[in-house]
Amino acid sequence: MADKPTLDTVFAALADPTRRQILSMLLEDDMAVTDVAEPIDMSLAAVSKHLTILANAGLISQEKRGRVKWCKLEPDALREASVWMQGFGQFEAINLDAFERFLEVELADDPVKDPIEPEQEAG
Amino acid sequence: MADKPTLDTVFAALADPTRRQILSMLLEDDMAVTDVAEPIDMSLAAVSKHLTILANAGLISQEKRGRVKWCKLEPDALREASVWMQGFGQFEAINLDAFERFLEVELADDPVKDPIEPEQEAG
DNA sequence: ATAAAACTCAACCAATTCGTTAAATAACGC
DNA sequence: GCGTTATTTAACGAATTGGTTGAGTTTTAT
Repeated sequence: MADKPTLDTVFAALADPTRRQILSMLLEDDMAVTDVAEPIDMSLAAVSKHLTILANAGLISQEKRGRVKWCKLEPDALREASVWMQGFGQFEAINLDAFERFLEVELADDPVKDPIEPEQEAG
Repeated sequence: MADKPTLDTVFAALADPTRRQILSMLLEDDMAVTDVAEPIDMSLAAVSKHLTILANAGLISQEKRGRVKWCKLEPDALREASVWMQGFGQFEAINLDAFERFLEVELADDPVKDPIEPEQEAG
């Protein structure tokens, strides 16, 4: 667990086609690393690295049972990024100033957090 | 125009905080390159490169009038990537929920920071 | 105990990214 | 034309990325 998920790491993770392919595969079911790697024309080590990147971005979780590491899609990180993006797509029609304030609040400290959760700032 | 917008280029463009900052700035209004660069602690050349990357991703357009190049937000590319993300499903409802709550708070007549109830078990 | 399976780690390489500064280009304004 | 403003291009460097192979480690099977 190197870094905690940020918009940086989430979008960077999504920028690679192999990693998006992996996410699509995991949409169907949880998979072992080896099974993820099987249809990908790349060394197992490379796929393992991609999975680590996806995990650091919070887009998947990995649970080791026995010698098998199971990979599971975690849509929460995607949701955060989606909120950010849909704002740009839809807000022009509504209120740009409001959306800017929204962004300031959401992105004030980069780590991905629940976008709904109110800031708990007892001052 | 180097390459045409792809999911690769869009997500890669979004992965940089400076570029997201630029997009936020362009929400307010179209801007000249120099004006985009002004609040960014970085050389003009670097900002110019960021704008090129955003343009190649289709996230902004640039129109040169005289010696000034105007930068304009293009939400369509974002929408396309957003559609891809929605393919991952479940988060969409929650996303819209977050959006709704945001609208309630931000666009209320009196934008008081109401403590939002600690919800949300999507079940 | 030994071998195989399921990974990860380390070392390496090529290509790309993100920034710099300095020079080049293009359009004003006089 | 000459200097200034607006912006890109070129050359460079440090850091990161995305892949490789080969050697671990841990768990399972015989």
